[in-house]
Amino acid sequence: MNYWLMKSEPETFGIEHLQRAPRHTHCWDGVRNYQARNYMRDSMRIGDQAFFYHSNCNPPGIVGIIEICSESYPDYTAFDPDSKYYDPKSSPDKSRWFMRDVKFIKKFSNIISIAELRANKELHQMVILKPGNRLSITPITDKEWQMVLKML
DNA sequence: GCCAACGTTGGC
DNA sequence: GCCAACGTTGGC
Repeated sequence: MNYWLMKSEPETFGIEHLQRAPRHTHCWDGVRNYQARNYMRDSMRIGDQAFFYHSNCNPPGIVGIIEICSESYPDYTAFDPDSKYYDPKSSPDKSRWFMRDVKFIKKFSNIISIAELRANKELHQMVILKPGNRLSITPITDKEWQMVLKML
């Protein structure tokens, strides 16, 4: 089992959206970066868990835990000209982008802010804390996973 | 296949 | 809203 960190803007799709979704489950659409796509398409496994990270908000940080609950399948928002995720170079025949379904597991009573993550010396290797990193999906080591949970 | 221009991300 | 750091695009 692998661990991940998945970013989303709370105004677009926050952890409350997932919590309220039918069966606590929703697709994770809109990934338009090849590395993040490869993680999602090739590296994730059903049952992997991920931190849900709220970005572009105040404060940004980890707000809960979700679980990967489907295999990867074509991200159909790329086929829809009206979608903000539309990509004319992706087609149902030959999809460029993929997604998976994720399930709400838990919302933390307090956010673990990026400032707190940065202040934790044990987490200096976390991909998301490295300068200039913008990947929306990043792997988390077992050690990092445990350490973050200790910060609750 | 180089690389300049452009668009996006996201913390601050 | 600023802007640095990236990724992508497309002319050549």
